[in-house]
Amino acid sequence: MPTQTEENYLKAIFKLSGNEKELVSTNAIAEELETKASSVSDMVKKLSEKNLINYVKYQGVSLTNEGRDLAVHIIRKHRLWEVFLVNRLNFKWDEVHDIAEQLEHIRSSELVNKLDAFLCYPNYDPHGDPIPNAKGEFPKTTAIPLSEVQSKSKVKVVAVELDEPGFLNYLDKLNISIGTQVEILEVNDFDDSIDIKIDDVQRHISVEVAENILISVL
Amino acid sequence: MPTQTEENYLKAIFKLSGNEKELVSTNAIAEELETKASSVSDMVKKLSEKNLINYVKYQGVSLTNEGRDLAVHIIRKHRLWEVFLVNRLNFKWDEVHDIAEQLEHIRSSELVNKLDAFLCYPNYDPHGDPIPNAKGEFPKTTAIPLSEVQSKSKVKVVAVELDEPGFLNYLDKLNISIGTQVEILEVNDFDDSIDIKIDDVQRHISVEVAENILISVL
DNA sequence: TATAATTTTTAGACATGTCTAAATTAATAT
DNA sequence: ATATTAATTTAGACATGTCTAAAAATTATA
Ligand SMILES: [Mn+2]
Ligand SMILES: [Mn+2]
Ligand SMILES: [Mn+2]
Ligand SMILES: [Mn+2]
Repeated sequence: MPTQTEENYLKAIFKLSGNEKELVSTNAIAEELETKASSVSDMVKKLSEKNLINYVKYQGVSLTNEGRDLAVHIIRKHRLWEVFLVNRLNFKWDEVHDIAEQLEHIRSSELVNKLDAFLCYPNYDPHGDPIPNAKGEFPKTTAIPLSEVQSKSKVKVVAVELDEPGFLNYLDKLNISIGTQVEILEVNDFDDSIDIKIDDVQRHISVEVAENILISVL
Repeated sequence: MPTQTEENYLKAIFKLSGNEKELVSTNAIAEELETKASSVSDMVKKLSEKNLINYVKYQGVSLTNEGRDLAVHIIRKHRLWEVFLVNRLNFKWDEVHDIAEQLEHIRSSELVNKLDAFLCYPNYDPHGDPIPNAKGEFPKTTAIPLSEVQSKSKVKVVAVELDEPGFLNYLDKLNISIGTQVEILEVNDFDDSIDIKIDDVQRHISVEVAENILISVL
């Protein structure tokens, strides 16, 4: 059984290794977990001894199948609890991440699966992130960042890449939520900012915001 | 903020000090938490420095108002989660204690209160134990152990004193649950065992079982 | 009241996870 | 290729919570 700390390391490595399963650097993990590189070095050694990651000194780390599976199941719990908090307890989408960070470490496979059933097997969490099933399989998604969209198209917001309250509050202010239809009016070459229209209201968003909004083209 | 370990100590001390707020001994705490007396000595010193307990060396400990309040709120969370697990997720009453031991340490007063509302402000948990409200006040109960009942009376089970699966399973086998009506037929002086009748079926229970069943006389 | 038994505390050690500072290795620039 | 810079690891320390073994205080017994 990994400790809570170990689980957080596995989750961070999963997040940082992306779809192409790149090697993850010590520094990247340290930044993600807001800890020091020396602490990461220590932990990485331990996870490697437990066969949860592959680790070659100075080369970075990658998850083993077992490590990946653990990480995915923690993410599953995190996202299911977020659904519970928003859909059943009426939390707002910007209030649930920190609570889910705690709940994701509760150990009971019975509990996860019953929670999943209670929530009617949701495929996406309140931020549009895919929820792996009990086998650890993610529902397929084809979303791309809003920052990569060509000019003059109509798109639909399907997910956000950040769970931070500051960002989510800002989206609320812009009237952007999961499912919102957005018309791209113009991409400004100078700073990659975008002019958009939502419900006939024209708005302007920076590239930093656009990068963290995932959409599908309509 | 107390750590999870500190919370468990406070909860143990609350449980052991009973209604009359007796002083709790080091050994009693050690036994309750399945740890060693020397560890308790260390922790008790720390909790005392944080003003969560009153501690005089060799004399035992008692909770301060602040310590009591913390303990009560952990118990509140424990019991609310147990209600959630049984009433919403369809767990059986003998399956929820260990999961609630984990969930009780989740930190978010918003969460507790929303959960309370979601569950419609229950007064008792699945084992009949009273659930303190947000102010830390317990609903009044006048239950007494079945072992203290006089012969030839009709009583109703209102709570159980043990959360252990073994005990709860045994009660299931006896067809005893919260609300069950029991007729006391005879108390056997020799071993304090009791002959009872439930739904016209006669049964025999030991004093160990009777001590852990709380009833109110009808 | 003196002695024995029990309870509690202290001393010293260990495991986990963190840190700073120093050493080592790898990457970059001249 | 060598020097500089950056990334990573190691060494040594600290905090938390645990343990065993020994010392001290309390309680029970004679
Ligand atoms: Mn989240
Ligand atoms: Mn999310
Ligand atoms: Mn319980
Ligand atoms: Mn209970």
